[in-house]
Amino acid sequence: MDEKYFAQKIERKWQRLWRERGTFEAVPDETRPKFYCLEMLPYPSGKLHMGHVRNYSIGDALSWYKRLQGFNVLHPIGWDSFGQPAEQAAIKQGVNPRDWTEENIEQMRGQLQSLGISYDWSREIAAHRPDFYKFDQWFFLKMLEMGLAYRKNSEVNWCPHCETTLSNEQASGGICWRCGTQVEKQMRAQWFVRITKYADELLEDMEQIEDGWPERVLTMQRNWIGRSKGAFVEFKVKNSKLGDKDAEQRLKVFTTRIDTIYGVNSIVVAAEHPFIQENLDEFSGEVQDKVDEIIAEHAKPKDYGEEAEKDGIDTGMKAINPFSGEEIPIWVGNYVMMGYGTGAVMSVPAHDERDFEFAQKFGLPIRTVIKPAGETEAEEEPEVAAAAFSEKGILINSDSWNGKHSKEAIGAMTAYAETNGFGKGAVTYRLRDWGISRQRFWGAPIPIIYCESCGAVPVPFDQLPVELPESAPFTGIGESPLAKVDEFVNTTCPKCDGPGKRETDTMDTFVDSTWYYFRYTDPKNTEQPFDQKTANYWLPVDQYIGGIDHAVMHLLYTRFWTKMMRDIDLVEFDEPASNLLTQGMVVAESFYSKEKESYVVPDDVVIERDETGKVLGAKLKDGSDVRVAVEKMGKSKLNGVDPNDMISIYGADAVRTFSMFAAPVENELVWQETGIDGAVRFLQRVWRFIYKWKTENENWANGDSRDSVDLEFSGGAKKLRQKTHQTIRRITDNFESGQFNTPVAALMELSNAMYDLNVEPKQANAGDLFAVREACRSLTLMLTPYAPHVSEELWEAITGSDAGILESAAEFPIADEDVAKEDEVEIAVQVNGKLRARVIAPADSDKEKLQELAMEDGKIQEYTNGKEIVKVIVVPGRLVNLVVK
RNA sequence: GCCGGAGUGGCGAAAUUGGUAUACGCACUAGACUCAAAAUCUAGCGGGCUUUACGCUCAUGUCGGUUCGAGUCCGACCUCCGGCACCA
Repeated sequence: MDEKYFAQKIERKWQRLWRERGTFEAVPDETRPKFYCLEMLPYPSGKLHMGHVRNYSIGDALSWYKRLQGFNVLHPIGWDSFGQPAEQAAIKQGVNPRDWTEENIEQMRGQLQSLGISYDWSREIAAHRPDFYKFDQWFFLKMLEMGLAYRKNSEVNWCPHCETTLSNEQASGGICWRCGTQVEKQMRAQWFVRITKYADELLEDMEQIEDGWPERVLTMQRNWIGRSKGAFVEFKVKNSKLGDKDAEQRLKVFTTRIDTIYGVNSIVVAAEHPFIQENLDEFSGEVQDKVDEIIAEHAKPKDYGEEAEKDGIDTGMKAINPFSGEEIPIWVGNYVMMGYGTGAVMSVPAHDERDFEFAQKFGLPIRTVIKPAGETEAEEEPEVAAAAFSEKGILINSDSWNGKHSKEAIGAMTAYAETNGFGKGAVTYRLRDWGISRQRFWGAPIPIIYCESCGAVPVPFDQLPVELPESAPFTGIGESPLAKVDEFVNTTCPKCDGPGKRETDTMDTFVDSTWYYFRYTDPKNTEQPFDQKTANYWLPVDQYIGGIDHAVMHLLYTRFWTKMMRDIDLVEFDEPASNLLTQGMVVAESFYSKEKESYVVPDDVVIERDETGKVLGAKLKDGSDVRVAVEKMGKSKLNGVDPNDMISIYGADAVRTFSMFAAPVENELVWQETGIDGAVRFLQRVWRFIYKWKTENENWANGDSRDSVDLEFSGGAKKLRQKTHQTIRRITDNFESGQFNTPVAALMELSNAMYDLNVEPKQANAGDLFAVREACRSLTLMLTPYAPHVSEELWEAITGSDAGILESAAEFPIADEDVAKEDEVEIAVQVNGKLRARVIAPADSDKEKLQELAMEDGKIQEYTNGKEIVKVIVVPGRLVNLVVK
């Protein structure tokens, strides 16, 4: 141990020792409990950003904590290395996507290693390597066998100028990002995966994980799946023009509120609905024009929140309400989507907001058929309702159903409709099947061969992987680069040996991320995605950590994939991760100067804010305007501070400690460098303290040989021991509940308490030395999850050996409650809920004693004098509240 | 627009889950040490008021409610953030 803490030196030393010793390599071991700690794998953009640092620091802290508690920890890492940026780099810079990706991985691996994250690097995987994506293809073929993969037509964004498909991001604002041309939608045959088959199970199995997953994530997933129970109801179509065909035509709607059917004023149908298309000739020219207009409107890509005003037109046709026999108009409406339900809705303006808006705009009748359950006598009903009442309630204006509650009526009316053959109870979902086809090069090729005579033929398992060609023409124009590589496209049909063409679409990168962490358990397997036995040892994941932005899609896809793998007997469980920690985004306040055409550093910017702190504008110190934005790190080219610089200035330990101390992990964190000095100072304070005792106290080396039982402790030493054990208790609680910021504060308090002892090492008696060594040992071990390099070095100073913390079987300290116990506590005394005094009481005082002490207090007597004490509330250990009149 | 979340000092935040609001740290101020600076150490640090006190009072986005007691629970609103199926 040197006198001065020099981060870079000890970080290099311990990173080397860990590597040489294989400290973090995981081996299955049935004698110890296992712990699989997983962080979402990064896209290899080439540069780590603070969001990564935060994510991996959290996972590393937990891994260390669990190791110190004796768990057999698996902590792996890999690369989500397929995706658009590599292909864009190929288009823009002419590089090979593979080389570009490998270089980026090289760099980021170096950065993660310089952070000292305790990964088992022997298990590293990368999605773009054939040994991995072979099994993406393997899974696709399995799902084809299971009937879970299928092909259907679906829309893509299409740029007519570039003649290429665009992702939503590339088509944002409805214009092509390259050429600015208006983007269109185009139909295309694409491969889908039947996630909807698991919709119910995905909902039901939330029970298994509700203790370990954040409620908000489960809620979002529940809403995303959007299971709704309701009924299909058929309305007969009556149309004078169609004459005899009247009786034949029926329009099917889906409703969750069949109880409101007496309030239906019209049927509103999507413009794309077959009913409209088949009857188009029967409608007036005006209706035909409106239908075309709505279809054209729907074909334009829209940004979120860009809601079209309600529009529609009366087709002139009529439908019959099967309950009331009432004749109602059939409308075409732009707010009815063909893709959800049946593409037709029964419009009940009194009880649905969208219908209400529609009816108001076109002056359609609004009839109330549900009244709030609480209301006794219907008061004077307003002529025109001001808003839709969409709650459940009591039926009115509904013939024989009047007086029933919605809940009861829904069942009864559905049964009635079923009996009479015009309806059926049903469940629908918002969830749609997952389209996995992408018209891109840099992804796993979909293993299908198209043959003139045999159709779409799966590539036989023994011919996997279908490898990507070395290169392809990357122009950004026209069809996917892969489709332009003749050697790839042209092949023979596995069935008939005739000429065949390969599928040139590749898979969505979400496919890789559904199962990558299963692969970590057995990353070198060439025959199967992974060995079942090994996977069943390590999995499910004990703690999954990643951004809240993945709350729905990735986490829902991977839950689905797990169930699919269970169904082919690859794994024995239903849910992939028992605990989930969603970390908040790390964002950077960014400042863009138009004049300089570049981002500028915050130090040069003067921000004007109003009295609420809202940013009004910002100027550079020279007076020129700058644009201020808070940007999600990693999303734009702007990644704020570079972790590399931070590590070389402050050291990995300080960067990691501060990134966790700065905010609770689920909070969004606006990254600011100010404050990191505090973390450095803290580490230095601990360092100096231990160095001083180690070098100045002659008994330091054999301080552990004494037992505390026969030692005399001074008041100060006793206090320090108390603080040490209180800190252990507090930090253990925090870690167990997933709090990573407060333990740092607790460690700082403990180090402050160590200095408060204020005993010179040379003058220390045996009790002082014991208390100090106990504090140092505990602090060092509890600091390891945050600052492992410093901790290893301090541990060496304490034990006199560089064997390493884990190698010397050190364990996370356990609090001794007797030592931690306080003798006296401060009790707040309130009068009528207002704090009026504080009294010191023995820690074990009972309620009577506390009340007595409170009433004895002079100030309290002042406040209660001459008043009647109505009630006394005593919370032992906390407060006494006297209610007086 | 729909779904989900957040809002506490100048700043990041804490609050034993309904019980002493502002722990810990940053920034700042003053002092010690120093020729000086840095580093380090000591003290102060939400607003207002006055009789400067172990004083009063206001304060956890805004307004209202429940309670002996609300940052925490309930209702409404405002602002910001995440996701919305081809960004990963």
